[in-house]
Amino acid sequence: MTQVKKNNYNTFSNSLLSWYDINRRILPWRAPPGEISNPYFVYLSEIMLQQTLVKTVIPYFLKFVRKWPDINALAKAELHEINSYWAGLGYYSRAKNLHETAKIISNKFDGFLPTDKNSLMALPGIGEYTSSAIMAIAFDRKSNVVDGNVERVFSRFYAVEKPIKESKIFIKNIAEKHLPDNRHGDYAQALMDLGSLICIPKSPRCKMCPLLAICDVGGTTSAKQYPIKLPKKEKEERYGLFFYLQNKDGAVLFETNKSSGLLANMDVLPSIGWYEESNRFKKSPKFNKKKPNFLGMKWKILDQNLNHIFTHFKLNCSLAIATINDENALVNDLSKSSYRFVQKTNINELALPSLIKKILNALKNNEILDF
DNA sequence: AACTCGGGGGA
DNA sequence: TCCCCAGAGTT
Repeated sequence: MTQVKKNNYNTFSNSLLSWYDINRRILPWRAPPGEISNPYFVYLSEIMLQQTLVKTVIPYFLKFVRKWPDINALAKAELHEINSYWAGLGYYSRAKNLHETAKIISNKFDGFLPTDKNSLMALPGIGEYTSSAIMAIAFDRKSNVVDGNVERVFSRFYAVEKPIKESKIFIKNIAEKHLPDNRHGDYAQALMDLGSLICIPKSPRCKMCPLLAICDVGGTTSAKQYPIKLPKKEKEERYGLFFYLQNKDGAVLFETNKSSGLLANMDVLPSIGWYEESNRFKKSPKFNKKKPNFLGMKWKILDQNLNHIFTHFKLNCSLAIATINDENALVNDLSKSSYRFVQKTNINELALPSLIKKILNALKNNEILDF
């Protein structure tokens, strides 16, 4: 990589801020030019934006602030209701940590976010990046805000020849040197807007970039190859069998996941564990695809399968359906778990991850079931 | 240091 | 189809 450019730090930040003044995105949590940020909006948005696109977050953010206009309101909510609003956004530990932190801020800090980085870092769900972002955006404090966008921008600006994993420290030190001495919040957001609008992952729009003249790779065909990519791991496949049981009133059996692991605290259809093809019969006696052993019911196995992609594996879902007339026969099974029948009109109040929504929707479209 | 934890936008 | 997104917590 090239030597750090000397005396270009002011050129960098001035060019970036001038560009931002004209091209800044209008976002529901972002204060208009010259106005003070709402720290609750900044905090809530930063949690939602962790590994999540702005476009995806906007409707969730609007739903949340309409339902819980301030942090004290959020602190008083039930976790399950927060999860039902969060459903579909993913990384559900964020919702739990959001609630925990809201309660701490409401009860111990009189409803005000701490204004120092270390106190913010001590709160559940707030780490290195998010604490820095809140310091800069909510409190306009000088703060090195480095996310995936910023890493991409600097990896191109300095033609960093190593993958992010190996160059993280270098890039963070570089970013630190570029920080201006004023407009800290605007600068942090300008860098991210640049990464989102101009210095985008696949086909960077170098011709429109305010930093084109001083960027190491700006305008070249090699710009898009930065940051250097690592070879990807192959995604494994797992198999699951989900049970859709209606009682005589048409209510559907759901359970609530335990508070750790995948889809923690979310409402799901009962299923066996999810196993690799070769292990599913050995590991779960329930998983006999022709005659699954679950709640002692006779199940109809649907021909239609359905795939769902998680970060680390692909889940192949089979579906089993049944109707029960006398659910009292299940009382012993149901009392030992979080199983419960839910009326169809109340299903929309559940905290359903996208996987389960997808399954319910497929069943509905199958028109086998009386929705 | 490596792994876990969702879901979807966009090309 | 594949990449990657305003990352944090756990092991």
